[in-house]
Amino acid sequence: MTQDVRTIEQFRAFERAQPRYTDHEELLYMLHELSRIISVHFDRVMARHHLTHSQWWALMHIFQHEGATQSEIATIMQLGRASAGSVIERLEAKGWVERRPDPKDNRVRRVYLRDPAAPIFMLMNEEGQRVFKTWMAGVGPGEEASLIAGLRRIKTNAEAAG
Amino acid sequence: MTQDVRTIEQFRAFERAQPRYTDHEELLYMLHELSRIISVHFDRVMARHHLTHSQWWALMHIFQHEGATQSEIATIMQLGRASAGSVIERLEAKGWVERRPDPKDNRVRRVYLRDPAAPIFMLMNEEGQRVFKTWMAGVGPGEEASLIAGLRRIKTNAEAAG
DNA sequence: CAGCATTGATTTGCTAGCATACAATGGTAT
DNA sequence: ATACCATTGTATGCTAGCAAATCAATGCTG
Repeated sequence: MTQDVRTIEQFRAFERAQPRYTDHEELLYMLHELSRIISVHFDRVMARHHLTHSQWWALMHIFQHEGATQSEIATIMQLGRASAGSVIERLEAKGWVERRPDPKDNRVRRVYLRDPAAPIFMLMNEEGQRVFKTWMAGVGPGEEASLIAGLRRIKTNAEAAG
Repeated sequence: MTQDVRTIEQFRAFERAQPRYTDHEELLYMLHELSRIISVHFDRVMARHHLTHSQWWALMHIFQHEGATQSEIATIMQLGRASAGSVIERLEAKGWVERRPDPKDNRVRRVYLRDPAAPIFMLMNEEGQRVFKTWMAGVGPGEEASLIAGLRRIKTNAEAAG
């Protein structure tokens, strides 16, 4: 079935002889890099406020679903429960968030924002708009829409494939 | 200058009163998610061969730049030296790669592939093609090119902004 | 209502990234 | 030559993911 290739040199020959998928590769590569550029940028900008990009994302989602359980937040953020839990724990340590027990179910802890987070949200808001303007410069609305559509299709395909 | 917002409720009001950037947000959100979907997929598929997506990337780059120093590989992969070093170290522990001292400069260690990696490259090749076909289903070549162009523009903007 | 399955959250152990700091080596300018 | 600076690789400490196991509380079912 699969060709027997035992040395790196053999693989180099094999690889040279087959058609390339350079565009596909380039697209994946770009996604990979862009994603890290985004992370690093937000990490750097917000470092002085002791906020990471991950905590930024978490705060945004908590803002939109205040009172949700940790598991719900994990689902919404497409994270494992453990990962979500530890981000929330750090946010709580910083006094931006609090976990309150659910009165009806002693297993769950619901997450609420605390007022000390308000200035952080102002900062995120400002920086978010600044970033949008800078990064999207020269990308027209139609172009942006088709970008989103294309990415969503890939995402759907990937999710469907399991 | 910046409005004084001291409570979450005040921020909610402030946020409601301003124009939204839902498309921009959606695009960033999508990039974030897609990137993790990619990582998780490759991690899962290759887990049985004890290969992570990060190691996959590293092997690809080493393949294309055999004999490079660790710093060079870090630069190519847009990684910090430390991160690149630890990935390479793991690859070496698995016997897929070896680090040889440079005869002229005792500081540098150059990275070479070892033959036991050959079957891994075959697997990566197969799985890569399978993934490309699945994920890009229904995305025409023109569409793909404009996706790449759009992402590249955003990447350039982001890099230019520092 | 007793036993078992399910669910929420946490713990542990691994990989991976960043930033920073450091030792050793190499290069350069005086 | 030697004193200073740059570069390479590594070490350390932090955040962040995943997976798998665990614990407690709840829900379901016979």
